[in-house]
Amino acid sequence: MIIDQILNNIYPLPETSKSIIKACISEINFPKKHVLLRADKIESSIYFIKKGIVRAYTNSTDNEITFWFGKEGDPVISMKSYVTNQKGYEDIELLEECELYELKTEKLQKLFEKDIHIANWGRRFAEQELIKTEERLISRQLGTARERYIELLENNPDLIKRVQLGHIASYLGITQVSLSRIRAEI
Amino acid sequence: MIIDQILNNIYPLPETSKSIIKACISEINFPKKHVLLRADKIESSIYFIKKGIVRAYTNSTDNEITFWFGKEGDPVISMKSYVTNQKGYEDIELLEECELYELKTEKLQKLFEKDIHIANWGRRFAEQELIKTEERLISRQLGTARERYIELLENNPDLIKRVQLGHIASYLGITQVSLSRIRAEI
DNA sequence: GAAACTATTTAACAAATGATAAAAAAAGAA
DNA sequence: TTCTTTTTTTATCATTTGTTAAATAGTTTC
Repeated sequence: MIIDQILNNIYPLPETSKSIIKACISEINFPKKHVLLRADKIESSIYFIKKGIVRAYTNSTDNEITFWFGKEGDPVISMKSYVTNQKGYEDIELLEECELYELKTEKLQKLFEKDIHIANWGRRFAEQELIKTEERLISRQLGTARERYIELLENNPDLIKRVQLGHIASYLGITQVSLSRIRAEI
Repeated sequence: MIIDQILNNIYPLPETSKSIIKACISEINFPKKHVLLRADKIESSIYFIKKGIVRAYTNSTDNEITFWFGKEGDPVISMKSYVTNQKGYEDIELLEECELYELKTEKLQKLFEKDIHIANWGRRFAEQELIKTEERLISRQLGTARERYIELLENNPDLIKRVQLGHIASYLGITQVSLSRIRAEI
């Protein structure tokens, strides 16, 4: 997905403001298995996915747990790091070779103070991520792993094709063995 | 918690901008058990809790599930409704007699377009709620119900004193019987 | 304070999920 | 291709959690 569309989907900006943001963005590619963000680092960039798929996971406990997938059009960002300037929770690993747009957060923060349209773009960006996070939380709190898997099959069939099932099981909050059982029953 | 402190904790505003927001805020009280927000309604107000405690729950399935508690200083808001202007997920019920600050979202939306400080206040508001929601999601994805209960005991002991255990169990994602078992073991 | 109601704990059994191991299938490398 | 490695499925058993029901503790109301 190209950057104009990604920016516009968040909040339509006047041309001048859009040019200002775009001037801060550069393209960068990484191979499969590259670790883009690390939990022990305060991040200085946010990324948007032009092409590819990634996962966020934590290995704070003995076995790592995947808690987010990103694909074309999605932002790759440690929200904790972006918002609070502290270390985040997650490592983010590329599951395919990826084409990314990179934006330095420091530059963006300065634009927020100067340009009301960009400030409102930043507001909408946070609001939309908030809604997505809330949806994930509620789906997790209300439904069973089986229901969430079926939901995923319906809304994100390509995710299941592109990502190995161990990561999906972890994301759903069950073991891979349990996921296999569910798949056998459906 | 008084409104000046609530507004300031989100993002310190210049006096003029703060006066503009405060002019849109009024105080309102409701008794225990009052249902402040309804899932089937598009909300026109957001609230901040001056005094009291509330819970958000859904009864989409047969048995209702509590997925959020709010107390002094917290915003009471259907984020889905606030951000997308669609129906939200939750009913929100007062668990104690509450003193609230009310702010009409329509007025706030207009201020976002006019005042860059208020736009950035709105950005910080969404960002902070995002971090809180993300924390809840991650705690739910990584830890067991027992761990989350202990976490709650440590970080929010008064919540457990002020809220009946059935709601807490539901919030933790277990049955009340299971929570009783955990409490007996600790 | 007694009666009525609500909330919490305890017990017994059933159902679901996890752990471990092994087999089968799929993907990568030589 | 063929061999090796990784991923996925299947099977068995142990553990955890849910369900139901009853007992206890705590609140509210008259």
